[in-house]
Amino acid sequence: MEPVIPLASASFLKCGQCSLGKICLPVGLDRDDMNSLEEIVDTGRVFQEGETVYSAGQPFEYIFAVKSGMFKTVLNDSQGSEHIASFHLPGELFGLDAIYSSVHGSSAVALGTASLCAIRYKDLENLATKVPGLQQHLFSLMSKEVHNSFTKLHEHSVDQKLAAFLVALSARYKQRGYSETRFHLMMARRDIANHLNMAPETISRLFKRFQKDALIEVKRTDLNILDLEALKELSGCCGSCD
Amino acid sequence: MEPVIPLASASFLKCGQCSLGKICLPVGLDRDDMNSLEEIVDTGRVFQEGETVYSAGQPFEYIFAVKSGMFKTVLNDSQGSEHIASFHLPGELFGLDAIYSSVHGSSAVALGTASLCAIRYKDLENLATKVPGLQQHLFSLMSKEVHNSFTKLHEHSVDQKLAAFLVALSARYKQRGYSETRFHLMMARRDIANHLNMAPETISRLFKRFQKDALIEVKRTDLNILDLEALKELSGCCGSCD
DNA sequence: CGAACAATTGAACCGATTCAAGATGCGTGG
DNA sequence: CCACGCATCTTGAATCGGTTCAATTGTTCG
Repeated sequence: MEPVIPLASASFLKCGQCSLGKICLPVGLDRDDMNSLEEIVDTGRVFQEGETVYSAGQPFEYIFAVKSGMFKTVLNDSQGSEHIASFHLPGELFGLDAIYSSVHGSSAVALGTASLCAIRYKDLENLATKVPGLQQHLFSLMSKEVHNSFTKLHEHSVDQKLAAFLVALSARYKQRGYSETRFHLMMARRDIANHLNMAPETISRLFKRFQKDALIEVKRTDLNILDLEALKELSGCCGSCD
Repeated sequence: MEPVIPLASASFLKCGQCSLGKICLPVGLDRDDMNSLEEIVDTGRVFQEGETVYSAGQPFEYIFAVKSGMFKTVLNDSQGSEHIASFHLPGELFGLDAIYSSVHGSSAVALGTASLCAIRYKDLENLATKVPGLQQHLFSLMSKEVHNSFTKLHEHSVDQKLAAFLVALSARYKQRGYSETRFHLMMARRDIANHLNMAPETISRLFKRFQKDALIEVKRTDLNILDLEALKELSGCCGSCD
């Protein structure tokens, strides 16, 4: 008898919208699986601007898949200053950085109205032993995250950092089926600056220059990439800038 | 009948010397497992200064565990400049950043004479489905790597970066049973500089200042940490600076 | 409409790099 | 064992990129 593979059938997860979607589809599923899945995946919690999903220091129990809107994960250092580790787009998973520890090292906060699925990590882990494809997929996801972090650590000038940030966002939107050249930035300038370790003023000046050079068009939070290739070039794309 | 758990018994891996050691010990093992393990773990390849383990672009097949000496993984960007993504100490695993892709995105090079174990990734993956503890352990390892990268991206001043680098090295040596205050840096100043995105001259000046402030003693490649707490403070240790 | 906040712009400043020597260590061969 | 030569490391002075500070404009919302 085949093991039950509940994750495959969640209404959200099965349709390929999230990072688990790819793996969920091929495994084969039926109606009966639905119920067991509902126990693992808690669909549909909605957050308002600034609401926290979890805070640093809280016990780690769930990982999260973004359904709509955007979330950010924030690190606090010993001096009390905050740093935005990453932004999370619809379909992406977050919270994986806490697996190694029993508590969260970062906090997750909604940028504007946003919703997510919560997945009990222990259940996901168990499931991954039964569904090899899921295990592979999770390894792959984390591996990619490690690789991305490595390339970010190499970035040098502010031009390069901002270009790489925009290129990466573009690629992520594209992967989820959105336009790769037109999207909303969602986050404030200050947040972008914080994330990239720059002054907000610098972001402003760079956006202006990028516009002058006909690389992009930005109006408030709307971004239109005019020359993606040039941006990639600027970012010094480390071989695989997907 | 219990599944065979070969990884548990490799002479190197089983003794807790490497990142897999922790997980290998508890799973329970016997003599018969030894043989199957030998097929997965290719023990004992020795490299000389500058020799490459793998290069960017080569197909990904193995992950590696350092037995002795030190290795570095190097990224090449589109302009042909190199960046050292990380250094790998005895007992540590590397190559996990290539899992998501079919080819290596980085190269691995020996710093001085060094040796390693090669582990066929596909085999490790298979094994992980049979040994839940191994799967957990791998998730945990990668999770920690993600988290570490996040904290590194936050570092601001050169003081902070170098302090954090030394503190991290100290912690890693400690974890492997070496002294946490006295160790060889192995790598050249230029390599440290490259890794931290700084000029070699800056490293020199910082070492001098750290010595003046009685934080460390450095003579060539020998490091003696005099005030680890102060260094941690300087690094702005993000909560868990183990 | 006005208050509060976010983004932009300009000018002064500072940290880190760069460039150019000089010192130190290290292996080689006399 | 010392002298030579190369490579690495150190040190100082000039420069540059990005930040900081301060003031202005723009945007959102009660």
